Amino acid sequence: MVTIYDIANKANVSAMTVSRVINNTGRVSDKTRAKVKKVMQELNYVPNQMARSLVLQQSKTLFLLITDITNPFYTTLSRGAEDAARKHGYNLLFGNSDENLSKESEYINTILSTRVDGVLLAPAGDPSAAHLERLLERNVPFVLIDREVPGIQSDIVQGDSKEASKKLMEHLLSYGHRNIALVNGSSSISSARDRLQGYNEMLKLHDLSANERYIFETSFGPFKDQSGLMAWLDQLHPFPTAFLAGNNVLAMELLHALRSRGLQVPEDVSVVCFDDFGMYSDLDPFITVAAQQAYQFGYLGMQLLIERITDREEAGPQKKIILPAEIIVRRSVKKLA
Amino acid sequence: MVTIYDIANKANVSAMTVSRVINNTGRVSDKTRAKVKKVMQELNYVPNQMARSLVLQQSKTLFLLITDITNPFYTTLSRGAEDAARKHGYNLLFGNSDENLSKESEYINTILSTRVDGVLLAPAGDPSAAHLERLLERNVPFVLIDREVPGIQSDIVQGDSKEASKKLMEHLLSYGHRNIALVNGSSSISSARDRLQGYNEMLKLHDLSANERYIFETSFGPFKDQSGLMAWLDQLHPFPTAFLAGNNVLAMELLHALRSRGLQVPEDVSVVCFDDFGMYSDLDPFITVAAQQAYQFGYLGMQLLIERITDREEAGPQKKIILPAEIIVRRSVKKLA
DNA sequence: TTGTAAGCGTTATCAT
DNA sequence: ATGATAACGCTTACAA
Repeated sequence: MVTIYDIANKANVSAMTVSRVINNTGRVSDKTRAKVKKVMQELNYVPNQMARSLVLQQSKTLFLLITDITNPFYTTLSRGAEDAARKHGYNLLFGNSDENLSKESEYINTILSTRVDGVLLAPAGDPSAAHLERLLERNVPFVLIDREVPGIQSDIVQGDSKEASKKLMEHLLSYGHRNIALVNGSSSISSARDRLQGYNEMLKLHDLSANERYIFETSFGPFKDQSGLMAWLDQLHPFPTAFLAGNNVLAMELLHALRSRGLQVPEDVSVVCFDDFGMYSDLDPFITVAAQQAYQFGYLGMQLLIERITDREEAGPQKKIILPAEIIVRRSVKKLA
Repeated sequence: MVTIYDIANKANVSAMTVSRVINNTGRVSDKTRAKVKKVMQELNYVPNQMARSLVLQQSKTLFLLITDITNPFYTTLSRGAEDAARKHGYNLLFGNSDENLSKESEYINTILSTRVDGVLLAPAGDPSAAHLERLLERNVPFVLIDREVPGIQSDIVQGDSKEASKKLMEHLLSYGHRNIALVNGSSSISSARDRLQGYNEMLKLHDLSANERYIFETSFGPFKDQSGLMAWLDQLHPFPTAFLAGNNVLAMELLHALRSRGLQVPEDVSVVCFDDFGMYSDLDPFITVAAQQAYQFGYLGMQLLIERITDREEAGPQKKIILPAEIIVRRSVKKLA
């Protein structure tokens, strides 16, 4: 591997001069600069980022930890985060926790030992607090996306889940639905709780009794065949006329389960959900959704993170960005007589 | 930041002893070991991976460069790669080139300066050869996925694109279609060429003349509204009864364009494509596809890479894994009278 | 304008 | 079983 010293030798200068040329710092005569650059070219020199990070005490690398790489909400979010990071000259490491706390914990190890400058992450749930504490101890700046964690102070970019949930419910209710079931993510996740709350509040507002049986709680992802979901559907009576799914993955699992029971959407049963389907939004059936601004979650989150890192000293107050969702009415909801 | 010396001081041993404890190398008395471990706990010590990499001359980090993070083929592939990497104790860095050669080039810079131990990548196209040469110069092991690059020798995991293309065509032909158009990725990409070849060979086999006009070449992704595609469709006559799309993104773009022309699939026009839709496969319309083993592309590719790195000395012959695709017949193809 | 020396946090080598 | 020293490739501080 060619080092700064190889360049220095061949160019008959000191390593320091080479360093200066590389970083455009200090004064170097044009002649020397040209000579050094030429040698770097010849030897195909590429600086060793690790050596540099070691002395600089910063890696110019950020980490993005998402919970489901197969979910278009997160991949679109990733694009946003990537764009923002690169725009500011940071490299980006990705990790994928699969909504799994122990995988998340492993990634926290990686993050800590890898000495990244900061982390943008969607926590797997409330117990992630322990992982975040480890970041805090080490003074690793982080920004939360999509989910808050009780007991943890930090910048965060969130969706307005409760409000969106209410709108989705409003839509169903206005179409005459009264028996509405909820397929939701784990209640140890703040966004799931907010969605549940919106659901309950709208039921109450319409003087409908909340039926515990109508609520099914499972993982937000990744997608799998849900035998649990099937079993739950089997024991439902009266069978709901409509379902609200806590995210797009759950909507897919639900659709899958409904189909295997021979039920058509929207003819036999109506479905709405959180999150749009990325490029698949053009596929039938057009599900009515609360579309979140996935790209912005990533882009803005990354911006908050970079600000935090840049203005490290002036701690400043915690920032919270709440992104509204847009209800896109398509045709997965049937109007009841 | 607490270092190995902090531990050493507090435990009244040398840094070397701490290092031995951390890495379980050499001989350390149980008593000393226990003492050191206790101090590490107390001080919440996490080794500095960069310092370690610097001396070890290896980072235990691999890089995965894909071309479209919004494409489920690549995200599923990523899961496979991630699983394989972690299984062998490697960390994984992701990058996303967006099918864009200059973004790819930037990532090659990152890869080089970051001193990763190896790279698994889907090249953006034949011109990627220049980038791969840079890896070769530096002796950075790499494995190609999905696409080969003329002039570059390397291990590779590929799909059997030509064969799958023929099967897809066979399906269309057997349903009576004769006017079949192809929406394909750039011909500077080997897989696109293979798919075109399969298309042409089947036409020839059935004594159908290849109509240049029936072939539209564009980017494999990421998804966008395709005004070019629209324009192309507009000047097509006779209008094809069926379309073969070179991947799932193109299929979506095509569907989008067809829909805006008021055409239904399969009633008005038939569509088949490469790559399944991940969890969206359950959405209507069920497109008939050549499903590739995305997960295996990543998993096996990563295995090849790790083998290469491990047996670095015994160069061994280039390995080539060809994964067949499975035709999944759904209902996007109409039987013609 | 250029160079020398020390140090970033770790491990390999050689002593003891 | 444990420790001292040098080295990995680079940059900062200081000197010339």
